[in-house]
Amino acid sequence: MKNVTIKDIANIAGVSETTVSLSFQPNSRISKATRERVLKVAHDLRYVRNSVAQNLRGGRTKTIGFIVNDINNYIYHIMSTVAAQIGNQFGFQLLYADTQWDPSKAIEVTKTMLAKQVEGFMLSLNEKEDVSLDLIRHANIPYVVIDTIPKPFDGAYVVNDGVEIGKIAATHFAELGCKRVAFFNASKEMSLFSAFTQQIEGLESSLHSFGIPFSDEDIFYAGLTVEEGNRACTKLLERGACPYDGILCVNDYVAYGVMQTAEKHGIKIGRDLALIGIDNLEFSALDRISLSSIAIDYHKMTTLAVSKLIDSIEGPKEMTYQKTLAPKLIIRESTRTFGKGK
Amino acid sequence: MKNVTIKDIANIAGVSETTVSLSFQPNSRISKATRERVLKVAHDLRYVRNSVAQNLRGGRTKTIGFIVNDINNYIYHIMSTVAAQIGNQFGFQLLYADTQWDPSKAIEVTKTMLAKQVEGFMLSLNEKEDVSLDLIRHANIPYVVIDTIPKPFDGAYVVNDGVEIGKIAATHFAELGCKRVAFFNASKEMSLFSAFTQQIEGLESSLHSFGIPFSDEDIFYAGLTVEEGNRACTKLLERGACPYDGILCVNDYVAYGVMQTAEKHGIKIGRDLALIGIDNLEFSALDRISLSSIAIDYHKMTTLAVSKLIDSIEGPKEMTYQKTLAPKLIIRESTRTFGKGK
DNA sequence: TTGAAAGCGCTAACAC
DNA sequence: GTGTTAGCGCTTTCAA
Repeated sequence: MKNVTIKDIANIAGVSETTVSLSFQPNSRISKATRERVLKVAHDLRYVRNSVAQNLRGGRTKTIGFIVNDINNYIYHIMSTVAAQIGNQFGFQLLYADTQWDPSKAIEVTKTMLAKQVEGFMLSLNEKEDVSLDLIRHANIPYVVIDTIPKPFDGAYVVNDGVEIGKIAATHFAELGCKRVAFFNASKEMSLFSAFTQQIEGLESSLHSFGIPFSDEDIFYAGLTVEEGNRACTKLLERGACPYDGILCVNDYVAYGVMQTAEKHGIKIGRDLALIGIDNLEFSALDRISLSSIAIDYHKMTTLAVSKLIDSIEGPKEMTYQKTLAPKLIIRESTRTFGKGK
Repeated sequence: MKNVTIKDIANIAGVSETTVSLSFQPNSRISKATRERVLKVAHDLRYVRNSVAQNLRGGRTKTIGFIVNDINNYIYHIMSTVAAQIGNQFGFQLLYADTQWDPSKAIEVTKTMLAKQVEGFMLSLNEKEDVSLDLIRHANIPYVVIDTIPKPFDGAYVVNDGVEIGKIAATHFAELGCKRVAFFNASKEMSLFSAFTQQIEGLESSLHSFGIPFSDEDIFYAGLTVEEGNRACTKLLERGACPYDGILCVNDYVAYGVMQTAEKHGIKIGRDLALIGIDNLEFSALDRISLSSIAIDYHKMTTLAVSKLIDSIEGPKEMTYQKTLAPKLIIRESTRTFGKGK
């Protein structure tokens, strides 16, 4: 069954295609009578506009591409839903893709999106993906990088302050009186991602300023999931008694895993071990979990990124927005009672 | 800066547009020399194919529309990521939209997707949305309904057995020796969603068969979030001592809320109250939560739906696949120890 | 092995 | 207020 087109409507209504087209546009010429007749025919035929043709003709797609490393991560779920909601308010659709941390996949999806004529990009990629950025820059399409950025970067971004995250954690550990601190990192392959290196940078320098030792030996490669947190912690504890009384985890999932495994080994979180996560997922607030976590406002981050991007698409402005959001420590039972009432 | 087109390449390479176009198609005529020359020019110009034009001409978009009620729900996150992954394997892109449980919004997004020439639909909508289905059927595009369906329904679907969920829960409550059972439902507005009514149907009939009373009074309208679970439970407990020793919640989030609030009121989960969730989120498996839950295999559900849909799009087959998946009870501490060692 | 021409469905400039 | 014409970028006959 062929699609109903503007031509079919024109034939039946006895007008030209132009008249039909214009009838769909609110404030165009076209007498009331004609418009009503056309609209009636269109409705009877259950006509739906072919926006592929419309886009080709008009040169606009009202589409934004959103590329992330790993769509499975819960924070990208937050980002994508927020982006979709804000985007829709301005009539934009979002196209998602993830790269699975693979640069060649990143290039591929970037090309696909460019081919689909997206009008803007939101990117959360790692450092190795300059090629994607080059493609986008060459196409002269506005883009904004979110969540994390390569060190020297002159494009638009909305990110959180990774170094500050490390500092906040270090300061909290110091105040609690921790003697030895570990960092449970992402997997070795993805640990070059600047978000992670920045956190380590802040943690290390700040711990040192408090006289607490910290070196590469205190970094453990876990991953980004509960299961990986479990495994990394098991590996550590199998070596003997836990030498650490403070652990910062790369995200809350990993912290849940550490919490679980540590408790299986008789270590009481909040008394024997001060545990801090990053991201402040809603589950961390549950009384039974009560994980101290460093909150990143992904909602605000995404809102800012999308709205500035749309400004730039719609307006004549260059996309130059740069914003670094401040992380915030949320103290809960996993650290609050540390050192008290042993 | 204008986009590079096939024409630009043709001019520079000194060939026709046809030759350029064919050069991009693997097994076409075109001599090796010509093709290489064209490809070189294309690369130098960083040409990217305009797939809007390609789609218009070729009539294919390789796109699937995915419409759900509420994209914020974690299960839709699972479904969308799985759908995207499987789809991509077959070269399909996914377009997402949510309706916020609003039928008029559903019609709107359906039209937008039809306009974008999607080649298939995956839908998780409520009963009121016949209009969306009508539009899709009229356009003669294959579709599959997932997660839940209107009672009499002759289209393709992959769903879980809602009635069975209620029965499984009832049976478990009966075996535990529960005397009085409640159901924490979604909000009143969305409670017509057949997934929920089916669960109640199964729960009620099965409880009755075990001689356990259950009526409309035992249904509490909560919602789908932890916070709403908290609120509904608080409301119940403020009326006096909890009359229930078994509670089934519409999903795990709500169960987390009930767990939390009940414990604040001194009710010990697993001893005083048998608590069951639905969905079996990964967090329910954490030792600290250990929530018994009825698992729905969303991964399998989505995989089946997408792959059958793509079969139907690519092949000449009608889309008629119908599958009901069996839910499965996962027993954890929130029920395992009930009635023992008070 | 290559090119010319037509057309996918729509909109906008221009004429009437 | 309405119609004619051209063309967005691409692919596919058909002819050379």
